[in-house]
Amino acid sequence: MQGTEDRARGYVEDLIDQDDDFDRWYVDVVKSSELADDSPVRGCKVIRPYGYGLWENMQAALDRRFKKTGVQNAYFPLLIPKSFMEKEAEHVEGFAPEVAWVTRGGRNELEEPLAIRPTSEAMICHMFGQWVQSYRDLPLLINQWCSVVRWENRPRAFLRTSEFLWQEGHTAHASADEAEARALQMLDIYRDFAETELAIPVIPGIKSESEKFAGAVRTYTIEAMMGGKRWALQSGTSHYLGENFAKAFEINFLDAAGERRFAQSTSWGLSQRTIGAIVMVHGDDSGLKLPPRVAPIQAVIVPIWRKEVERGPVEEWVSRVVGELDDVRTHVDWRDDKSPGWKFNEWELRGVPLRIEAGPRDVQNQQVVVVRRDTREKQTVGIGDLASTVMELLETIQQDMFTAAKSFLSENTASVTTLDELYERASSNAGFSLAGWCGDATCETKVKNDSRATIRCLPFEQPADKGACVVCGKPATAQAVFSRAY
RNA sequence: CGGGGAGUGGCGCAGCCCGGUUAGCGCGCCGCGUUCGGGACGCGGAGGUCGGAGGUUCAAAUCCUCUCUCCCCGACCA
Repeated sequence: MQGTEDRARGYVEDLIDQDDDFDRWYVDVVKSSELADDSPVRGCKVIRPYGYGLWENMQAALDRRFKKTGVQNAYFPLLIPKSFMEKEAEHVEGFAPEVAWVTRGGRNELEEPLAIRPTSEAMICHMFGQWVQSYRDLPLLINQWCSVVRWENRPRAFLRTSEFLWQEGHTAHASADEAEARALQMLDIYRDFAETELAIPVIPGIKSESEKFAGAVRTYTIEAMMGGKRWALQSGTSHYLGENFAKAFEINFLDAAGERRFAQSTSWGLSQRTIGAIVMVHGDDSGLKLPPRVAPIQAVIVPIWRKEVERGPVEEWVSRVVGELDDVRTHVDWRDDKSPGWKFNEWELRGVPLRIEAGPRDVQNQQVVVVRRDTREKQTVGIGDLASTVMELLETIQQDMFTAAKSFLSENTASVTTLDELYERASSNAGFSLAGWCGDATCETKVKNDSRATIRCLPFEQPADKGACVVCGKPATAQAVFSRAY
């Protein structure tokens, strides 16, 4: 530790260092930055305004992308009849352990229990069945923003909570090719969203049979590497469901040739857990570091004044500064019971990308001091250049954060050819391991049991020579990303 | 769901083993004054019944039982 030096540079005092205890750091930073707080209900957290503001910006960026591809938003009931949940065999089995049930309504025991949705395939596919008669009714492209409940045994803020916010998209198509293409299209939207808006590089790929969604034919995923322990976080999934749900919920139609056929469906979801990814990918010992594009506050303005007589001119100057920054999400910290130094540290903890200091000196020189959160680099900027400089800086920070995260991902990813290497990397939290896999679940399970590392995905990008299975030595059908995961 | 740790003013903790004065400390909070360009200081002040319920006892933060919540490890899990 370099306590004294760090303090002089403005590090947050009461936050544990990432290297000392990453899990503790995560819990502390989520709480002290006011993203979220504990609630009295086991496994449920409160998302505070700062965290919710972040989510709203993420929502907006995703929603825009969905709508560009013709998807419309709708809303379906929270409660799903038990018999509906049971229509798709694999689906019930997969979700049974984590479904919460409503068995009473008012004073009466219900005849049929209602599931609190853990996901809405059952409800939405049923409705699709009502709406689809002809190939002319297809495709059906629907998304809903909502919360779902999964009875989690081991909660973690944002990453795994009993109730969580997400979006779930559901589509129905006339052909398998079109449905498959839609599933891939939505995964690519997630990839683009993560990389462009969140500055989080991801590995897109396909899940192994054992890791795929209950009821899906194929599950596609984007996997990101968290800081600290370098574990993986599944950050968005898209499923090609084939005819499985269409058969269970009778989504059928007459095609142009007059033949009755089942629809092909997809579903895809991204949840608030990506907020956890932002925290863990970008955060440092001083706290959060939010990507400018989704940061609730992009530039915080800290006015500085000593004597009351100085306050007037500073106030005027600050309103001029704010006026220049019309296109930037700003906040002015007028609190007069905190010293500037205290404020600097707090806004760093909360991850605001830019800090703008405006004091008597600046009024005098018609300038402000602009400081980057990511590099702590300071510069004085004249009022005339302020707007353009701030816009440029925000973009630069966004890019630099992405570049840094990308280097971290590649520096901590390595190809391995032996089980010893794989296990050594898993046990030492070395990051992702790329290794050949024969496709056999036995080999996958062995690695999981021995090392706790799982196959996160089979990346779309595959080398020409896939090598041999790291477990059994047979020819590999693909290179797989092995890692422990949150 | 199994194992471990923890719950004491808003936050962080001490006290608990070996029950016994008005339950302490630091930070924060409120008031006044001096301060303010990297976590300022002085003086004054408010605030807790010890997670909850039950029990033992003349007496419980402290001992016993049950229970709730949080954190970690595991099982389980898009």
